[in-house]
Amino acid sequence: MTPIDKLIVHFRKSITLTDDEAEIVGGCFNIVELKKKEILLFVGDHSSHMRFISEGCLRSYYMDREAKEHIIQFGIEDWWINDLYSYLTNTPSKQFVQAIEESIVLQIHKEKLNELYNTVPAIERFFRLKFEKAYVSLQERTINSMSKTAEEGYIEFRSKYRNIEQRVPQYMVASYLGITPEFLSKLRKNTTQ
Amino acid sequence: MTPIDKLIVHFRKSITLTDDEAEIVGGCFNIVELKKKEILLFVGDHSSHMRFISEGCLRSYYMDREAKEHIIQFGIEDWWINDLYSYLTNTPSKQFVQAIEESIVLQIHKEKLNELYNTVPAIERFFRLKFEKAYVSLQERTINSMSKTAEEGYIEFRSKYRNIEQRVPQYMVASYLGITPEFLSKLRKNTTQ
DNA sequence: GAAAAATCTTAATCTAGGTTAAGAACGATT
DNA sequence: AATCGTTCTTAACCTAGATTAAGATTTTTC
Repeated sequence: MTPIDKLIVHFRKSITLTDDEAEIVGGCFNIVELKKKEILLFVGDHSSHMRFISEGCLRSYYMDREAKEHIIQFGIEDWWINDLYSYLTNTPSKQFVQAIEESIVLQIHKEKLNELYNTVPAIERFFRLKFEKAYVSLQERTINSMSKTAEEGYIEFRSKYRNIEQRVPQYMVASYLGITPEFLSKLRKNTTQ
Repeated sequence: MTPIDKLIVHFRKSITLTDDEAEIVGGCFNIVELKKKEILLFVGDHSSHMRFISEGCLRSYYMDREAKEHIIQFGIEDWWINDLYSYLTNTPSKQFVQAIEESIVLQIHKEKLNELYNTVPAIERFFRLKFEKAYVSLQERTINSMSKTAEEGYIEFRSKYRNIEQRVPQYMVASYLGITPEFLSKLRKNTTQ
């Protein structure tokens, strides 16, 4: 199955596309191949694409004033990854998007996507639903970080993203949880076994 | 200007509606009047409406296991307020939505809104844009709470929501910022003057 | 307008998680 | 298989913000 085929299958999980529409849609995306550690989006760039992960594993993260990295999101096959904030507000990105493993990403330019909203209305529905889901999972994260202890957050992360936990280094999990690697290590001593 | 007129003006700030469409849209919303402290949405309810604040000030919040309140969002005239999570996932609400002042809210049932998406497509666009913005501001909050100290968060809150800060009690600001009222009080001694 | 309720402040003490530093374990590369 | 990178762990000490408790101030209610 080609990366484009995967994308169409992905779309068809939540919307209906005729074969003609699928062809149009598929033709709007470009393929990007990334080596491990390669950066797809730099801080300061305008994030003007929506990006679908066809293969591999990536992360988006920003650096605070003390140059510490904070991971916003991990993404694996069949997920979307981006600095949505930059994309939606047309401002320079404050995040990096980087491949953690060798990866294949499909991306569509914002202008092209806005045209697609008109030519293939189901795509507008897809992205409305997508932004709804993005909102939901971001809210879950926000509430967690407001009311859960680091240990509770870690336990939840493990049960929710066991597949990701096994693919990324521990210090990235710590960064995602908003704690130091040292403290995560301490937690694991109590939690594991 | 009636509450419905305000709503139409609000829609027309980001999308185009013919007068006929405006009439259809306006007819889909119900008016709810709330007294101070009255609760519009209870934990456990299904949040099956989108809610537009025509007048007043409300908050959405949840209670953690220790019965402490955490404010997710404030809302004033011309904003939308809801437990979006419950609305979007069709799960029982984990949040309360409560009037902080006497308020007027316009709400539309989810089923009716889904019909509207078909009869007045501009409305689907409006809500796609709305969810994008909701995502953006939630992400701003999440990043803030991950990387800013309480003091920095407070300073940002003041400059961004000065109008809200003046309408709600301080302990609610503390709850929104994720700190105790006592600590906010301490911060204010350093910050204010 | 007095009493009750709600909100805000101060101060002493406590704790979850951070910082620093050092070494151990694991992987890549030669 | 030795070297250099990267990742993980341990332990001593530190700090932002929580907790507890009490009183002060403001707002609401009768």
